[in-house]
Amino acid sequence: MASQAVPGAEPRTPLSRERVLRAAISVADSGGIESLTMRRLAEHLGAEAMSLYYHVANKEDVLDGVVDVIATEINEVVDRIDVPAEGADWKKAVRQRILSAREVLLRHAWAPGVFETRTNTSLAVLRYYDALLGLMRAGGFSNDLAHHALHALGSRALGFTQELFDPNSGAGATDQAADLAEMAGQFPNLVGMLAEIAHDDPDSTLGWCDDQSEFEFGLDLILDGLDRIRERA
Amino acid sequence: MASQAVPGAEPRTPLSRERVLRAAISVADSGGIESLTMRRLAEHLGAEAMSLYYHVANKEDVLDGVVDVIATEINEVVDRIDVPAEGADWKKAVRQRILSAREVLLRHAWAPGVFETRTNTSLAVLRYYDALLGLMRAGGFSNDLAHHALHALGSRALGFTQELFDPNSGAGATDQAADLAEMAGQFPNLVGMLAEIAHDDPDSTLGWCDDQSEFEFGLDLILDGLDRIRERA
DNA sequence: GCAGCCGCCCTTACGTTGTAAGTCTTACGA
DNA sequence: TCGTAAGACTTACAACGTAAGGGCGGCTGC
Repeated sequence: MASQAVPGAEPRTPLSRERVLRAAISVADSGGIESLTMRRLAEHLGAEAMSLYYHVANKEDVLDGVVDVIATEINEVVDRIDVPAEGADWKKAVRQRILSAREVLLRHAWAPGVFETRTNTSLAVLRYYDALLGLMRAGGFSNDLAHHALHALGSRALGFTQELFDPNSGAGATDQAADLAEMAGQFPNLVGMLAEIAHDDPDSTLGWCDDQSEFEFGLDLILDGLDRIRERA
Repeated sequence: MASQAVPGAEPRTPLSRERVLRAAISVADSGGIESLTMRRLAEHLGAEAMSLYYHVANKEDVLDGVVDVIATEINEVVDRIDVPAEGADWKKAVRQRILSAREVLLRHAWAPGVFETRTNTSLAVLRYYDALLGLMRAGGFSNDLAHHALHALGSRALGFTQELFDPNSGAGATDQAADLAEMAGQFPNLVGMLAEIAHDDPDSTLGWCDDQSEFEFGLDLILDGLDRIRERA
């Protein structure tokens, strides 16, 4: 009989790189990226910290792997949605791809920050870019313009933007009005703008912005600009 | 006589929040952001780590302060360059401001990463945004469009972009050609593009991109797009 | 059947980090 | 002259990543 275990002991599925990376994503999903430590990761797997090092080189390798797994998930999603007909609208296809990638990333709020810190580019990310490039080439982009396009999109190509400026943070909603009045002298344009935005959209709390529609606005701005350049060429 | 020191002992300029923050920037400039530890920072100041805590709350506070100092430096630079005449070209003014901010950030290569991790927005950054908004409003932007514009620009408004994709990294230049050939099957569009880019610009090593011109390309793409929307309104 | 080996996991331990808690020192006002 | 308090230092600790080595179980060669 194969592998008779001690009675009462759990079978204990063995560790593997795959399991470690999936557990890492799970830990980060539930506790944020700063809660992802080697010890906690091991605990999550019912193992000891040092046991992980048989399957991953170090913590950097874990983060690299996590990015690769998420990028693979993105590829699976975008591969499923569209095989655009030859000569179809490149803009529509690219837009849909990017918004689908964004949906995946929205499920892992901590992921953008990790993507940004990686210096080794994941193969899955390269595959994603390659497909995006293919859509643009098929849509009539020169290699040169497609290259510019990737840089212009930056992280937006993968579905996220770095917000430097989160009006939600800082003071809680309670005394935000008082803060606004206090800052009106220092930042007249900012305060005036926020007041009007809030007035136009009463559902929103002060300074609140719809991330999704802002993302789409910026994305369309860039895609439209690229399209105009493409037509002129 | 005031403050007679022990003979042979240095006068030792006292610590202050200002000095701590400036030293932090200096340490990060020379050794990268990961070399910025409280102990090293103290050593740089000729003091002990715990002495810093009299002047800053904790390390997060140091990073917040560093961002504020750099944003202040940016404000000083951009305030100096231009007070555009009423009705002048908003695009030119905004572009010049942003490129000047970029020059400051290029002197602190580690700074973008720190900016991105801050959740408390620095007052100096707010001041920068307020001035940028003022230029746009004077150029005929509605509050709504100016708001979209800030989001669309994102970190570009401060002069940097997050590159997710650095062709320089990975393999060294020596065996990069071999890697390319190997990857050609997997990433045909990417490899084809890089080959052509490299061919057109023989000075560049394979996969090398001119960050500055790519930044300006993306910036102009967004500014032109915004201008077109403004004209239609 | 058994000896050796090796893949896999664990134990122990170390250096580095941020920082809590308490102590010494020095300048100054009463 | 003597508190007193600001400002620097000393000591100490928990949490982190991870180096080094120990042990165990199943496979392979004889």
